[in-house]
Amino acid sequence: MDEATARERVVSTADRLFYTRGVQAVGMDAVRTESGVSLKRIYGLFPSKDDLVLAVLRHRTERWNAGIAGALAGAGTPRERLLAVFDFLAGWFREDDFRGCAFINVFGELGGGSDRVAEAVREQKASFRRHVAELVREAGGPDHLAPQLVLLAEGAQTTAAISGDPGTAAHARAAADTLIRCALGDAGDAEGTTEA
Amino acid sequence: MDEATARERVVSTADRLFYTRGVQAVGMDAVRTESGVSLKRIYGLFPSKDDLVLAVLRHRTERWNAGIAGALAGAGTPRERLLAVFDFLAGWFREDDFRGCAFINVFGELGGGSDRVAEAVREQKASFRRHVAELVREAGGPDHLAPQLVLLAEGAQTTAAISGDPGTAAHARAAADTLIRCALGDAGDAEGTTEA
DNA sequence: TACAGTAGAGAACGATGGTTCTCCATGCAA
DNA sequence: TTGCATGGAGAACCATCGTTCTCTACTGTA
Repeated sequence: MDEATARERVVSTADRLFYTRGVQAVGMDAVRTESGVSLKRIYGLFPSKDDLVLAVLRHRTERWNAGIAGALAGAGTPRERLLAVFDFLAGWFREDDFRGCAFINVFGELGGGSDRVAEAVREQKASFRRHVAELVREAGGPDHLAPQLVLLAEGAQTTAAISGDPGTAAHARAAADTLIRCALGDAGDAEGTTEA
Repeated sequence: MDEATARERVVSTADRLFYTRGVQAVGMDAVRTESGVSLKRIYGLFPSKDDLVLAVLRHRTERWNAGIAGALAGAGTPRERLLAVFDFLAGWFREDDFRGCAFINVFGELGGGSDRVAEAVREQKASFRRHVAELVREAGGPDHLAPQLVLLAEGAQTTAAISGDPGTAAHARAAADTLIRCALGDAGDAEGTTEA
């Protein structure tokens, strides 16, 4: 088997298992069994479980970025692009295996014990904050709007995970719409969104 | 040692250790050593580690409820009482050992493996939602406002934990203020809060 | 066929976990 | 003093974990 293939199989298997059951609840043996890659090879590719966790987080970051990019691609105006973030969340929350934000979960589980993991999570969240700030600038919104929208997105992820209610995304979207309308100072023409 | 005293010592010790390092990273031996209560006695009080975790969550719920009640006690108008929730968060985020919401952390770590823990976390979050809904009703706000404010509070907790920035609470408060003013339909007289 | 090198299966190893058990000191009733 | 119940300290037990090692099968080459 190709090295790149083996790497990809291990990472995507570990991603699924870690996300579903938690990192510490999944042994390397389970990763081997489900990926079909031998322990020897896994440890050749990743020096330790911690490194595998970091690789999984990188993998998640790429999928997250691609998902967001895809959601934004269909949106026209800057304001629609901001709201598209919440539509993306809505679709994600409805997936069968949705179990909250992997970064938040991993941070809660390992953040106190592994500086590298904590740093990776921090960087992913900071990157999302920068992205939203950029979207806000494009929409002509004030600087304080971006962190507020980010809080809604983060809160929606944990609340949807714990309550199991995908409708959480709609609450977040409605709140975001209100904040955006207030910040942009107009009454909000577009696309039939009122409070829900 | 009194049974109630032993129980209290074990729970508060486990609470501190679990919160700081994560549940699975703390052995029962550490709980014994730091609480000064023997393993035999601990297992007499709590049949398993899972039961201890549940007791810790109950303990956290009581402290959370007391903290919120204390914060609300100093607030006058219903609108101030809503915003007082975010002032309470601000104080909490500034504590040295703040590491996010214990319920969210535990849910991420054990929610997939222990139904009882998942249920306890769900119940705590549902209880908070009901409380905020009650405050919104007292303020004369519409039903949809409460879940929006809850999302801000939840998002603030995870964001403050990961970023380490206590100022997160101010963003949440400002957003909440905006949502409240929009929902109540007036321009917002009170207590010098503008966007931040 | 003989050989070298690679990789997989899975045993082995040392550490640690949750839980239970043994043994001993203490205090109190008779 | 004797006997007995209580509870503490910590060893013991069994499972599991992350990691490494051994042995074997296989591949390609001369």
